[in-house]
Amino acid sequence: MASPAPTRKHADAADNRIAADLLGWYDANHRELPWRMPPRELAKGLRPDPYRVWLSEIMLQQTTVEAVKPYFRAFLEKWPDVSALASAETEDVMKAWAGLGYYSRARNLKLCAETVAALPGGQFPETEDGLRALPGIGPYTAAAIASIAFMRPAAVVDGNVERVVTRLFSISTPLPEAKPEIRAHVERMLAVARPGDFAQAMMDLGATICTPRRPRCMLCPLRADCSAIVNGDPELYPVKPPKADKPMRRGAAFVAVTPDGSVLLRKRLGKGLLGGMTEVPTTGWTSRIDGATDTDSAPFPAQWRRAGSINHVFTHFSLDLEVFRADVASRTALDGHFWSAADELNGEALPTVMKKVIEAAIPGAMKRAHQGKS
DNA sequence: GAGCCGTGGTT
DNA sequence: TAACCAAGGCT
Repeated sequence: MASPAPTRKHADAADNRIAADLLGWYDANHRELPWRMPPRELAKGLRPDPYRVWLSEIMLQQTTVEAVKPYFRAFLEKWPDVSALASAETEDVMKAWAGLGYYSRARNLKLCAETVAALPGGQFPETEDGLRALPGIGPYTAAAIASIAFMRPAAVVDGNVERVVTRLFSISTPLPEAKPEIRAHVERMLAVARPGDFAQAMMDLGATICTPRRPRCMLCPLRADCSAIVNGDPELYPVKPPKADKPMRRGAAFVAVTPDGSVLLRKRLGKGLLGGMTEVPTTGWTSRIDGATDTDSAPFPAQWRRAGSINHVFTHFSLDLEVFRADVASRTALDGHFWSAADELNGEALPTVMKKVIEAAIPGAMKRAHQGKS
């Protein structure tokens, strides 16, 4: 499948003006980000490291800049290039990703690194199509890497660009139906000479000025060309269909603790929810909690005592877990499970929901483990 | 196309 | 507070 042609189409005076105004604003107001090569460095002929661009783009999928920063630094420290990441243990990658969410990204990150490292030359492909063929790289990420790392005039369309463009042109067509129209506008405005900066400028504008709510239109470099400002309320765009409400799921979690603070854990298999991550033993997450029979489904018979409850909101459901704790004498072997020492807990591939569970059963456990490591 | 897939910040 | 939503991709 060929990507849309990376050529600039039918640009008129307004398109040229928008691109120029946007780049001028970016030169003076761009954010300094750990993975970004600023315009002043690009002007000296320096070029961004494609590995860092790729790593940051994967991490930034549906994830805020502030959440990504510490993970980006940690990954770069552990695995400074694609070859190092390709050689890493998948389990170590999952541990390093723990807490960032959307864990299929971490699995695909490792797969992608292995694929790239095995290519002749061991470097990232430089075209949208070549990038798009790699695991975890879709239309947006392929365009972003092609433009930012390889100076290709690709149409980068993410949530920021959708918001900026629908406001600029008062596009009332709801998403995702409006996507082709949005892409057409971006292809016209594209600054061919500085494709990477154009893409990042659109995203910076969307993140800092053209925000989802209460946009700072008075500070916007494009306000003179913005149709939504003239026609009405920029906040009305983009138009999106209503979201389905989240159902509630319930279950029980079982935290077994030894006198020295070791905790019984197990691995989640497959590619589904939290696939490849570590968890405390739990019941299924649709089962009813039924009073005295709660602990029938515990991993082993013991004096399970209720230690509290936690709630966690996933993308498409909300979860209430009753947390039970049993204090046991020793680290008894249990098939399919393993024990993690108190000072190792924070290094495990525990998703946030499981850190909440452990914290509920052993107040301060995750914090102590963290301090013990540092 | 639509459902699945985390988490934390903002309003 | 509940809703919204962030540099999306996969099936």
